[in-house]
Order: sequence, then C-alpha cells, then structure tokens
Amino acid sequence: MDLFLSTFENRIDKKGRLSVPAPFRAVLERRRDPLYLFKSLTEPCLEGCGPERIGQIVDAIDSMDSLSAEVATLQTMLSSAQEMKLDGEGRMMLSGDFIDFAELDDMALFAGIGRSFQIWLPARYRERETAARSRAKTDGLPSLRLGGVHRPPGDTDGRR
Amino acid sequence: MDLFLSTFENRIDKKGRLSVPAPFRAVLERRRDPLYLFKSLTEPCLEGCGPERIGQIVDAIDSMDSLSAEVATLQTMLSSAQEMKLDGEGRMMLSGDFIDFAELDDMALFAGIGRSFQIWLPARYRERETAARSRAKTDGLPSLRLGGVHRPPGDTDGRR
DNA sequence: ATATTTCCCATGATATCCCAAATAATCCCA
DNA sequence: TGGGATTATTTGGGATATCATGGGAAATAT
Repeated sequence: MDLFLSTFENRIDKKGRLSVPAPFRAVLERRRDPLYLFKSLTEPCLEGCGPERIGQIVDAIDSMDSLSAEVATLQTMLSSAQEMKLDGEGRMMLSGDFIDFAELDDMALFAGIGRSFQIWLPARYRERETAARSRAKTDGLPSLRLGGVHRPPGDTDGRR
Repeated sequence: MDLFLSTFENRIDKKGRLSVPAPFRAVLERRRDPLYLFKSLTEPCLEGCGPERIGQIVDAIDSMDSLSAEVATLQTMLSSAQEMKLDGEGRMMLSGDFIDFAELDDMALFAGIGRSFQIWLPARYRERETAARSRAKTDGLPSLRLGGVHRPPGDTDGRR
C-alpha cells in the first residue's frame, strides 16, 4: 500500500543537510518518484509528497474559476514547491526560506500522514500531538466506519 | 472469519524485541497482511491491525475538510503508525516511543479484540479488566444486537 | 578568488539476520 | 487417563547489514 507513516526526528547538520528517513525514501524510490516540498497553507510546517499530489493541485486549478480566491491559494502552494534532490546518502538541503517558514533550527521531525508527510520543529509538533490526543479523549474519536470493510461496490481494493 | 482473540503475555528482551503471538501471526499470514501498530488515541496502549484499517483512515482524511480538528486527530494516528517488520522468529522491534507511550517494561500483554488487538502493560490491563467486570455487574451488560452486525450498504453510519 | 554545493568515504549506533537454547503445547501409546 | 516423546513457540546472543551523520575534497557558481 506504500504510505508515509510514523515519525522520525533527524538532525540538520551545519551544512544544512537533512536525511530523509529511509522508509520515506523507500516509498519514493519504489515508485521512482522525485520528492517535492512546499510550505503548508495552514500550518507552520513543510509538506512533502510525490509528483501525483502536485499534479492534483495543478488539475484542480485548471478546473476552477481562475479569478477565485481558492485558485490564488492553490497557486501559492505551487509557487512555494521545490523538487528536492537527494545526495548519495539520501539527504536534502533545505533552503533558508523553508527553514524560516517552519522555524526549524537543528532538528526536524518528519510526520507521515499517508500519502504525504510533514516536517515540523519537533517541539511544535509535540504540542500539536498533545492537543489532538486530549481532544480525542474528551470529544471521542472521529467516526470512520470502523468494522465496516464495506467498500462501495466496484472498488476491489481501495488503494490507488 | 479469522479474528484476533484471547490474550497472550510475552517478554520484551533487552534488544526491544517482542514475539507476536503465533495465533495473531497466523491470521495476518493467512491474509498475507503486514502488521501495523499505532498509539491508541484514548488509552495508554498500542493498537495492532492490518492495512485495511490504515487505509480507512487515509481515505477518511482525504474526504474530510483538511482544516477540521477531526483530520488533525486522524493524522495523529497515522503519524504514530508503523508497519512492523517481523524477524524470522516472528518478533518485532518496539521503538522507544512505543514502549514509553504504553509504559511497558519487560512484559507485554496482547489482548485480541476481533479485527484488531491491543498491547498493554500486563498489570494495567488487569486493572482495567476487573474495572470493566465490576461495571458490568452494577450497570448491566451493553446490549448486543447479535446477528445484525452487517449494515446494509448505503447506511452511512451517521458520520459527519 | 571565495563561497557554496555536490560527491565520496568513514564512523558509530542500531536494526536485522541467523542459529541455538529454553519453554510450552500437543501427540501418542500404554 | 497418565506420562514420555515430539513438535511448536518463545527467547537469547553473536555476526552482519543498514542508516544517520560528519567531514574532506572536488566541482560549481558568484
């Protein structure tokens, strides 16, 4: 199924290099996909994904009213996106712009969220995780048809 | 139908390895499924499941408003999830994060609960078990609608 | 020329593999 | 039904491979 999962905390060395976690590299390599990073629209973190997600954004823009505010928002995502080249050891160099945006210093936390992942200042990520967990305790879990392996008819596997 | 049932107590060795109970391995192998573990959102334990549960979460996120608190909660689940690789003897390595979260030391208790299972500090699990039993005695049993487990397709289960 | 990036190799930490011992469950025959 | 033998499962430890990280040298740009 091949998803970005789990969290990893890696060091940004004094040359500005940052190892992409090996499991994340593995899913990209398996698909022979390059890695793209862009600034999150909603949170102080970076988002990482393969080309298919970028393509989705492009397609969404094409299908929308080019004067709408949503289009402007999506264009902002694209204009911050960079294709990251990795060195022989699987490290990338973060631009100063990226580092400033996510307010990173010497550690970066990768958080896999399925088809994409995020890069956070570790302390900030943990705050957010704590908040989510206490919310879940009081409000309960989001319902997601648990126990229902009932997929819509015609969907043979679900994963694309 | 091939479910995770019963409880097992296994040792965590000094390398952090923990045998998955053979009956649990058998249900995963029969389905040729990898095993996923993630931190419970509501309790101090780990949850184990197959890929279909993970896929449900990923799909739910994609179909929800990405700014909602519920999405953040589901992302927290995914970010804590790991695909566990088992060694030739059927053991997995628990990360320090997992061990800390469930407050495990040298023993782990597997509790099968049907389509998934949980991993607990044995003493804590037993506390909960006796608490649940005494609640049942005073409050009575939750009603079981046996036989009616299969919802008709189209029943949205009340989400959203 | 100087600064920055890219390539390459070294190192330590940690995970994985492989084989063996110990324990527990099952079988079989009296 | 009992109890010894056989097999399955869990546990342990050493060897090997993988990975994150650091630094020097070559390449590229400013």
